[in-house]
Amino acid sequence: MSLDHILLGLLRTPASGYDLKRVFDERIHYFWAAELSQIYPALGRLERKGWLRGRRAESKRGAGRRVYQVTAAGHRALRAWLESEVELGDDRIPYLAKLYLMDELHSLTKSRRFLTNLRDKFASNLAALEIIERCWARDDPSYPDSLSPAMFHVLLTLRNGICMLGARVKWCDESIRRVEARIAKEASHG
Amino acid sequence: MSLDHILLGLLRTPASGYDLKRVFDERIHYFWAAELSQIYPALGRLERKGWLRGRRAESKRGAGRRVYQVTAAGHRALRAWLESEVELGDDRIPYLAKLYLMDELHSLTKSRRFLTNLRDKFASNLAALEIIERCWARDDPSYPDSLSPAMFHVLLTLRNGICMLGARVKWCDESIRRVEARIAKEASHG
DNA sequence: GGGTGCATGTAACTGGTTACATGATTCC
DNA sequence: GGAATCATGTAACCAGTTACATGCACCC
Repeated sequence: MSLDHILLGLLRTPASGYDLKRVFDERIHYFWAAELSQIYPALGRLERKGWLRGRRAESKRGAGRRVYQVTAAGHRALRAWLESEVELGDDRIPYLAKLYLMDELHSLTKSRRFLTNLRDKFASNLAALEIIERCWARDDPSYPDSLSPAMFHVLLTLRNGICMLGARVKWCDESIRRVEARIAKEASHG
Repeated sequence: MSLDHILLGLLRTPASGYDLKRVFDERIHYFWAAELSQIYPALGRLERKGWLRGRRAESKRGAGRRVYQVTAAGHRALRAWLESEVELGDDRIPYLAKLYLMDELHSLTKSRRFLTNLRDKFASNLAALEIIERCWARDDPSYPDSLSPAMFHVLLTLRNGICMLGARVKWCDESIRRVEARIAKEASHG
């Protein structure tokens, strides 16, 4: 299971379930999501397997925390997963499902609205990732050469997010042009 | 639920569960997958809701078939879904999760192998979609202007598949270059 | 008689979401 | 006193996968 191995990887630096949730939301959300209700049972399961070790810790505010860290056995499991077959993952893309069937609405202007709406969302997600990339570059004059091995791999995934969102925006633009060409054709000889 | 509405959309032309499975595998797989064990219960559920009507039909080979078609109520439900809020879907991309954590292997050559392997898979998926597009263009001299409204929307989703896979291949190439630059740097100044 | 393709389904399981429950501490 | 944040968890549900079960018909 991917989630378990992602947790193993993240817990090379100790953290609590609550901390991990923030890591998902802040740094990983563009390729993986996880809820607290999924993280806590996973941590328990991994500890029972001997892949994590948990210990009590203080917290400034609120109740005591439980901080986990990967064990030697956990490291081995992580490495085995990293060396296992590439998994492409399966695409289930609701907006493509809608667009595929959208002739049902008999309205190219509705299709266009759908696409412009989609474009806006992709463009704003893209802008958010580009800001992250620019911050990295700004905070570090020799970027990206100076990156640690860990951050270098993180950079590659960030670049993936940027490339994919850029491609989605481009595809929306191409599609909007095609729709508008058809609208124009309809109007002229319709 | 998206699957139910996709079935509604596909069943504007009558088909059996078995037929639908082939449609998913042949025409829709690049943005949605479905197993027979998921399709059959869905058809029953939609019929009970009054969104589909099923009837017995003959089949040349093997047992009798059950062929479904969308009802007027089903059409209304489909249109309501098509006009509902855009859903972006959530990304869970196992290969990015692996790459994100791959510094654990302390081996840029392993990272490079991972990326070239990934590139090959994307490139061959891309080639398959490009063949479909070329067939469309070849079989129809006035492509894409001549497309029916339904096929025009299908074209847009096919173009999405092609654009996204092209972007993935490009990202792999960019990433491989970055990895190789780091390998070279490591080798030169040790 | 055996393999392949057509055809329909059920059962058990997995991974993930939503809703709920609890409680401490800090800031206003 | 109340909202926000820190913090941990459980229960019910939902969507999807894998494995299993059945049976006809056609071709070799």
